Amino acid sequence: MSVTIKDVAQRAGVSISTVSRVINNSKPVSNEIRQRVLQIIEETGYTPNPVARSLVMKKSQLIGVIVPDISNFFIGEILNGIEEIGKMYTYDILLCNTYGDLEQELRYLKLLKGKQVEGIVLMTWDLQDKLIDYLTDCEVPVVLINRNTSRLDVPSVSIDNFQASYDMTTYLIQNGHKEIALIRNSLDSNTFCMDQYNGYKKALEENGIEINENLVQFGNFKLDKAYEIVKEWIHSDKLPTAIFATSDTMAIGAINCLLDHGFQVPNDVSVTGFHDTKMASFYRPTLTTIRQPLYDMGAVAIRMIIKIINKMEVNEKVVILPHELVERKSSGPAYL
Amino acid sequence: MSVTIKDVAQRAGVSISTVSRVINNSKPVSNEIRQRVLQIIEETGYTPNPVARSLVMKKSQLIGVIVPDISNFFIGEILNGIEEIGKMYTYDILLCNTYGDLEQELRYLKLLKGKQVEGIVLMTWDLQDKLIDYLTDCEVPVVLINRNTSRLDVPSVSIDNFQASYDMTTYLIQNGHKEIALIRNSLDSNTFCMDQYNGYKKALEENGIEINENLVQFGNFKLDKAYEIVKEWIHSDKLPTAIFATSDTMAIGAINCLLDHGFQVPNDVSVTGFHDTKMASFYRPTLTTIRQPLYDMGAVAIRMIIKIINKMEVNEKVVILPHELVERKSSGPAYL
DNA sequence: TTGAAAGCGCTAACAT
DNA sequence: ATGTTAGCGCTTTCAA
Repeated sequence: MSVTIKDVAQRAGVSISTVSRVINNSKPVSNEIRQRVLQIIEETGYTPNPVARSLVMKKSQLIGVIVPDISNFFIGEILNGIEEIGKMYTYDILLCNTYGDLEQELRYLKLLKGKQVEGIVLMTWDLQDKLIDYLTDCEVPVVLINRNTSRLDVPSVSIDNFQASYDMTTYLIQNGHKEIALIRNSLDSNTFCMDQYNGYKKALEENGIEINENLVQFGNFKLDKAYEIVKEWIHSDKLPTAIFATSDTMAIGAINCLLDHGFQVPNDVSVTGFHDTKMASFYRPTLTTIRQPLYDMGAVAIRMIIKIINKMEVNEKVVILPHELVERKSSGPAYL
Repeated sequence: MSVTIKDVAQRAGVSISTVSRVINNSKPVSNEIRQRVLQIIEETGYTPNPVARSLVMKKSQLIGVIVPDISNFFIGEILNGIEEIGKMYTYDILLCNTYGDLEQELRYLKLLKGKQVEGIVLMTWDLQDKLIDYLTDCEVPVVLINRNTSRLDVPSVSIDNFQASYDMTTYLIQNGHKEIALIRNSLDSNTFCMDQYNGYKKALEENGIEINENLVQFGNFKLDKAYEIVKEWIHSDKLPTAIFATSDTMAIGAINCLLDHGFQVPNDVSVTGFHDTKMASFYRPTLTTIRQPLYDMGAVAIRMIIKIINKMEVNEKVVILPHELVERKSSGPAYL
């Protein structure tokens, strides 16, 4: 049996409320008594039971984090930010992995509420309508990372995906590319994927390049899928001079396929990614990509949730963090 | 205010004990009443408050997981296993990131105990004595992943690092290599790093190859460190024909350095890794490495903790999972 | 089969 | 400044 507030009170010859006061510094306690209590606490190694505390205060000091894949490079770095800043404010992280499955997401959302978490940070590949419906009347505050939707007044943190995509496409155009493929993700209009597509489109339009829908494919964040897409282009002899994949993993899939088929990157084809995960600099050729402040995204999200929990003022509910085009070795001038 | 057991009891016209009985199936309840209660629960959307339950049952259904780096490829995959199997047994994961810092590890160990977790899964780069001391009289059950020590009777799950290292070294020898470098990690004799070194040594000895201590360096799991080590060999003209790095990340660091200096892999130098993270097959050349069943290691560890928590019999406290040498494109015959 | 009541460890009125 | 007491929402004896 571990030692309780009662034991401490008894041994110190005071009431439990006094002990409570000294551990919480909630009300004045005479110095003499405070010292005695502190001493006993020290001696016994007493630590307050947070479960009991949660029960009465209705505060669990727990924040739920729902992610689609812990082992994803991109997500891992965000989690670092969430975890570190959370701990800094004495919140703990309850981690849930959904594999991107909507049913799981819904299940965990309920489960976390049941667990009395005070807030939830939600990441999902695909912000589906059913999820939005649920979020709409969810009493627990939720912050989305890298998703937002006009359908919903939920706080979120992300980068300007439209602009980033526009920047990357423009960069490729400036390098002389005219056939620029896009390997994008979900069709889901609630997410940034659409923004990315629109940024791509705008850059092409501004430069008088017509969109070739055959060069716009859905990769679903998967390396293998991107590989297959490129293979298909190669086999049908429709290989573009540049491929812009909206994740580093897909970009690597694309490059691997090109390499395996005897093409050179960037000499034959330029390939660019998105995210700037560690992979982007580990891999050879190093990847030209869009740097997202991953750690910061996690940090900002959790900070926002904590502010909301504590009813502090939140200046902007939709936070846009800066991005940056990082030019490395996987892209270059178009072969003319 | 959310609905409590009291509300349900009232609306069903029964006592709270009866409600408790139906939700827990703990004692017989007449069918009629059971139905009525179930109905009310359905109507009200009542879910039991796990915090209150924890308080009386002294079971939090929480398992603490302490890791040195969430965003590490290796760890992410293990976490997937921990999370999924944990959830399967209705346990939740409280995640703590230490950046490998001993003080943090100690801090979190205490914090988790305070949070009433029922068990802890601990991963650390370096199993230091101070940590072992602490674990020795820690009332909460702990399972180590990929570490164990004779100093301590703590359950653990890992692979046979000695054998794996022996296998890899032998493989390289069989490919005609005689100058085989080892990029290893900590000196810490409590961890597998020593086993790896010993496996390497034994393979060399068995084949009558003398150890060249200059070719045994400490990389500390870091890509950059491995890069520097190889650079040093190149500059001092002591490049071996094979490099065995005890992590994929370090192997990639080594290859990157070789590539950057105009060497070919595996034509000039063979490089092999350890872990078989996703990186190993993403990267080009694909890495010859030791496959560890990462997901399974997490799964087994959490299963073990749950068994211990529930006082079930645990057959073996030190679980050794099978490994496998995966031959890919980063290694080949020695240049003769 | 059901209900009343005690108590898990704590906080926060309220009373002194 | 300190103590008494009533809960927080639940499980679990004990009695009926």
